Amino acid sequence: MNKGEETRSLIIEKSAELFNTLGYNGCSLNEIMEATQLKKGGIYNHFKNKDEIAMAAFEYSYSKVIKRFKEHIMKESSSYNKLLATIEVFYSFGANPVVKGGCPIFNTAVDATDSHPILRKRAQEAINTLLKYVEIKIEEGKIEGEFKSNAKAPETALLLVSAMEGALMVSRVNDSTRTLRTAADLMKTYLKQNILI
Amino acid sequence: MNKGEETRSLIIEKSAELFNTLGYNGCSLNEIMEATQLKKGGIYNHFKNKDEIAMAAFEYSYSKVIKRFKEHIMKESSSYNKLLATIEVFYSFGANPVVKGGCPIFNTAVDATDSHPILRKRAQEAINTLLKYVEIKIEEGKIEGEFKSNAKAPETALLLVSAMEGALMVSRVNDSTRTLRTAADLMKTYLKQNILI
DNA sequence: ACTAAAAAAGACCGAAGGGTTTGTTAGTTC
DNA sequence: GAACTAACAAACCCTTCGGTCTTTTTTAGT
Repeated sequence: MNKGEETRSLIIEKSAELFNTLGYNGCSLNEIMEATQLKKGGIYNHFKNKDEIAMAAFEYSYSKVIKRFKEHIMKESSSYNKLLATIEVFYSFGANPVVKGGCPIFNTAVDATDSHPILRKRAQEAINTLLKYVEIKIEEGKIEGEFKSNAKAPETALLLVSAMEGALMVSRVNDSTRTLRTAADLMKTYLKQNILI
Repeated sequence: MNKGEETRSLIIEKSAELFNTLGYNGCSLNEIMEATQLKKGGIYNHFKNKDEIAMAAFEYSYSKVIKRFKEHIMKESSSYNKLLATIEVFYSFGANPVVKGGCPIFNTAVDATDSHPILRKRAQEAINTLLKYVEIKIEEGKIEGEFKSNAKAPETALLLVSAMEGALMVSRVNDSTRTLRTAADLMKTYLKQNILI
């Protein structure tokens, strides 16, 4: 990795955190300059405008989120344990964030939905991919005979993701992982009682 | 209500919607000017700065949210039906928003948590009040003998609010109330199976 | 070590940001 | 309806915004 690529990465990493905490409009170029210790020329040598930085930052955050899910799910062999691991990954977004500021996917969705069409579209795709990802894990469990055959995969995936993301926001605003822990445990019980055979 | 109070209300109503859709930083004074058809002087005659507008707008949105909950819950006599009504109120935030842009409480929480301490504090209080409100409804049901005596009120309230708020965001980014409807129905089933006697 | 190319700095720009001040108009009160 | 006051418009202020351009410094290949 040469100097240019290194600097580009630095800009993306630093700005990903800023965008995730402050939002698109709340994060100015001056803040990115401050965080990267670069001047405007140094930054704009790698990106043609702020939008491009924001998009690259989102892709970076998104890939880290997906990576964490995959890593933790991979470790488990049963579908049930994979789902429990999924819940714990959501919990980890509060206790040990991928990028400071909670879940970048939902944050971007809230931030961009009514103000930034292209970013919104990416956040939308990301959320639906995440939902589909969990859904497939449930379907796999049904095929394996681990989960009830009448378990509703899309609905359960939606509940799991919604509840954990909602709880993550409650946790974040209260600056405590307590509620997030509670939600995680409740969802685990839910899965045990409702979809596990 | 004299002219001044009327204009003040107009500014609050219009800016409440702008803040809820665009966020604090995304909503500029120019946009408030445009929406109210007033010039800067006309606006700053009623508020000393943008922060004061944002705070007033939040109080306005918050009171409308609480009002809707109270109205719908009041109509029901049993605790169970009150909880079902609560879920439907969350659903209505997507289908027929109190203020355009989803739930102003959670939106403000996400928007302000890492960037606007005073607004964040109000959003925090609002979320916890909402949680407590639902929690009390569950406690009341236990006292009435309608709900299981071992039902966990704070935990259930958290799950209900988190799931519905999370689903509301999924719905909003997908511009469809479908997922919100699904979450509402799932939560109803959950309550029926887990806390209703 | 030399050089061409890449990277970064730094000065600069117009527009838009929030906020202030000063006139002028419209409402309210008696 | 006169007098007073509240409400609003308009012009203006400084700062910050995102973005451009030119110059200098680093880096990498030979």
